[in-house]
Amino acid sequence: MNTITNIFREKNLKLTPQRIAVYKYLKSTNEHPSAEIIYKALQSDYPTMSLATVYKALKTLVEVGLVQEINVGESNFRYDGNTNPHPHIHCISCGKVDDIIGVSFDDLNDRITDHTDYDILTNQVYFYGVCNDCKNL
Amino acid sequence: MNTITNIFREKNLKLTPQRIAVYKYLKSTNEHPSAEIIYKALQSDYPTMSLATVYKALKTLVEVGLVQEINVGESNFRYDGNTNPHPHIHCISCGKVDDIIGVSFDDLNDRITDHTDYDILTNQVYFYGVCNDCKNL
DNA sequence: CTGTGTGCAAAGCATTTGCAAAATA
DNA sequence: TATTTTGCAAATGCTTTGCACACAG
Repeated sequence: MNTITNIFREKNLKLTPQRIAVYKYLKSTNEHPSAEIIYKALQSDYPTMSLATVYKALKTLVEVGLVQEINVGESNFRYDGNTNPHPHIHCISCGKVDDIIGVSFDDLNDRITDHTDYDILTNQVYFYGVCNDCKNL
Repeated sequence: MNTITNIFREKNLKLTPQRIAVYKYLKSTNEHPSAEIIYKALQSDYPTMSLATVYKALKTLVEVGLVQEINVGESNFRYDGNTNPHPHIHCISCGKVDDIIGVSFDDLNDRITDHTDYDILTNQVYFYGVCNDCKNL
């Protein structure tokens, strides 16, 4: 049942503690961390793991479709363990990124088919605003 | 009537040939160029302008709201002389970025207000697919 | 004339790469 | 045991910065 085990076996990729740790960490949080943040978060449990390994693990996880790369317009990428297409919202004050749940934007692709000659595969929707914590400062 | 003249005067910014060139170039194209591309495109007309100056001009233009910074998930930013909110589509085969015109996504912000406690200001919608040229290869 | 902007080279980050040693299958 | 992956350090690519000179207002 453990998806990562099956997918890695299927693709002949090795299931290393580092890759598992990165994946589990992303599954456990909804904070859309950067590679650097993941690296620091795992440092106490995996003190010998290097930042380069985090980057390599993330690349592999994205390639096999277990993790999603997002970019809200910062200088770095963030990662999301939820690969279901869903919108994100970025607080322009504190910088955090939250998921928007309960709204589906599946209809967007249909709405533009008549306005483009591309074959559309996916979309990314980002909202920008001020979060509740920052409003009350 | 030249917006850049009025806005720059208003903000006490200097209207230099370099800033004007960058702005005019962005207004003249719909190709969403990177800083590097803009730099190269202007090199014949402004052979002494440096890449750093292009970056500084872009930063200023974004700050005063004459230009929009976009990021479709590449390692660099792209710039758009059209500051009206509008969706973009990125060809995953050749890498080009096109505007989607004739569709408004103003309703998106309303659709999520009940699903977030953020005060929403704007959104960015990116589509991903294969462009007409790449389909026919 | 005064302060802001330019151009250059160097610095700064995020990310990638090459390679020997280690670990998975 | 045969690859693949790790960890390190160096390299790369995009963007920013510091500073002297030039230029717009």
